[in-house]
Amino acid sequence: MKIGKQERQKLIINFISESKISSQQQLATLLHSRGIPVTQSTLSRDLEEIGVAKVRDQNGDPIYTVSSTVVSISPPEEALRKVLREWVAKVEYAGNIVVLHTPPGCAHVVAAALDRAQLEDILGTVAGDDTIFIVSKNEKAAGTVAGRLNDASGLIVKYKSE
Amino acid sequence: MKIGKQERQKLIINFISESKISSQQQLATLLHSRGIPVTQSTLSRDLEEIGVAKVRDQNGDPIYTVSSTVVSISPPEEALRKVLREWVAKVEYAGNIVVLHTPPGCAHVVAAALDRAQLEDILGTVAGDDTIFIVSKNEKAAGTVAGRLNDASGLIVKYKSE
DNA sequence: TATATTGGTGTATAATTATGCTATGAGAGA
DNA sequence: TCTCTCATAGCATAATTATACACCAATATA
Repeated sequence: MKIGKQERQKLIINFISESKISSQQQLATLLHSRGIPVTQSTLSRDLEEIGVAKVRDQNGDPIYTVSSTVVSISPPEEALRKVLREWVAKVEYAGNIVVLHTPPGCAHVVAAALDRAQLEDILGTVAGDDTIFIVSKNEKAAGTVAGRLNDASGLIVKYKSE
Repeated sequence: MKIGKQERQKLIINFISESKISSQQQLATLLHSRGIPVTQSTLSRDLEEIGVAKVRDQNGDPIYTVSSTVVSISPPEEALRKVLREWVAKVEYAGNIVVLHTPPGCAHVVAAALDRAQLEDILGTVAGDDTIFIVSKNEKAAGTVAGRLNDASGLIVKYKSE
């Protein structure tokens, strides 16, 4: 049976959503077994056109998935990460207060991003010129927040105030 | 500055979520420019450990994304696709009724999956032994439903009753 | 101390995926 | 019919990613 590009791509989508496909070669074999001869080159192009992505399962092994099943993280959180990465120079905390240091004049930008992200454990923020106070409900929560912000900012230095 | 694996992977996550990284080589260059020498081999291992996936943007170009930002399609829809792919032999429609043909005794399984998926344009289903009637509100809707089911079933034959 | 053991990494290379080029076949128009 | 154009896909190969192996440093063990 001779089939066209459309039909082949439909079948590819079905195979990918049904079973764990982890390489184009594997997909080619599968299609061959259904009487549809196709080369890896063509599959590479098909997968690009369909928008297939290669993600990883729990074991870290790669499997294909159709891109319509992939969604992105919420914009505010992503924006926050970006801002933190760019502007945060230091993270410390003492008691229930986390203190962020930024370049001069940047504090309000960071604080605005923090407010928009509405992170739990953050009761509120106050921004100066190059410093932000983040109020948490207790020391434990402050530690959690500080840790998360430190991670997100990509800082390597320790954040605990000794 | 000497940094460990943990710190490096944190930076990798930040770079990936910040900018459009499309190859390990590109990532390696980026890290080098920050004074962190690392080979492509190590990055390959890091990306697996972090669970990074390679998805595609609107243009079909590949970009890395952290797996925590990837979620799967809803189970019922996926299950329906699976069932349709496996059991549906033919899709036709006439008037506002779509008729599915399945192997003997399989109709109820397919009908149940259809009901669970709660597709719009489907008012209800009736399953016999190897036949299912799907009632839509009019012929146009029936055509839409038939087309969608045909696609999902992976059938190559045309579904329109001439 | 001497000897394993383990985690992390680089090197070289295998495996996988993408692509430049070419060929073929289906329509369009002369 | 002849030629042109366009879409599709194969082949060969480039580009990218994964991995077998070996080495080193740190830690444990006798």
